[in-house]
Amino acid sequence: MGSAPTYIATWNVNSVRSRLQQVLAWLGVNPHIDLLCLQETKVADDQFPVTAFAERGYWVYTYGQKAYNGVAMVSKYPLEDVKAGFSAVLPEMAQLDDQKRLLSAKLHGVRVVNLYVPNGGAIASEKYHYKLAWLACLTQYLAVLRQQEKDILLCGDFNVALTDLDIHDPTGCETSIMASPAERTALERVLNLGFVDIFRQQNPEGGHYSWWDYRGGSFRRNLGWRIDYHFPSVELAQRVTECQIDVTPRRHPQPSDHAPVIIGLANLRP
DNA sequence: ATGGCGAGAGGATCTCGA
Repeated sequence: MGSAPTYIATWNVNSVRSRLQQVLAWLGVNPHIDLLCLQETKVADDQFPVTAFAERGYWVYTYGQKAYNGVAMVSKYPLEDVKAGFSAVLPEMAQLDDQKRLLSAKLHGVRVVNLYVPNGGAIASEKYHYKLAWLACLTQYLAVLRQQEKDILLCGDFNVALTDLDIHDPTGCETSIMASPAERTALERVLNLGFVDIFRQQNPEGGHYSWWDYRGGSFRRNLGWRIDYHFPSVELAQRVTECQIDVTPRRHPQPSDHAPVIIGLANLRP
């Protein structure tokens, strides 16, 4: 009876131009992916390789800048109600849009929020405080969206390992960037608005990661962190058919240091 | 305590990421 699930992926590609052939190849072997949310595109919008995707039938939505940051959405279908940056919802937060890290749009009735949370540098540094302020602003942003829409998918590179299970070796991680208590609390406040860590719900055991340092053979030894997530709203979580990390591209030569994460959503509006 | 690897900018060797 029901139509096929809608498949949405999130992938920090660490430069879309450097990774272009790998991203196209991955879409080629994963033709079921309806929407791919990209982070760290590292390119201004007028330099984004739109044609390469358009030639393959995808619509492309970009929100980027030169050299740093940048997010984009690559979709089989036209997206609706595209909102770029915090200021589309919170005009008073326009200063946090200097760094292009947030792009949201609707597909098949679902509001997809694609984000790239700041790295944070060192604990207590200026960048660290920027990260916490950014996450606090995200909480405000989502509180507004939550009043407007029930079916929201929050996805991207969050640069926070929610629990010790998300780190290959959590020893001393409370003083480490991406795992400090303040970062975890800031992300928990987001989830407490009514979002679900669906991958962890389906995989209560550790050992599953989405990022591995380029250095020291981390991937070969599976010394990773899980920092890339799909967080469906509690209402949408009922319709999740699967959530998987695809480590295949991380094995390729010159890979991104992140792996894509895929979610399936059943019974969406066509 | 530090660097380790990789990308971008710019044209040698920085900054940044996580």
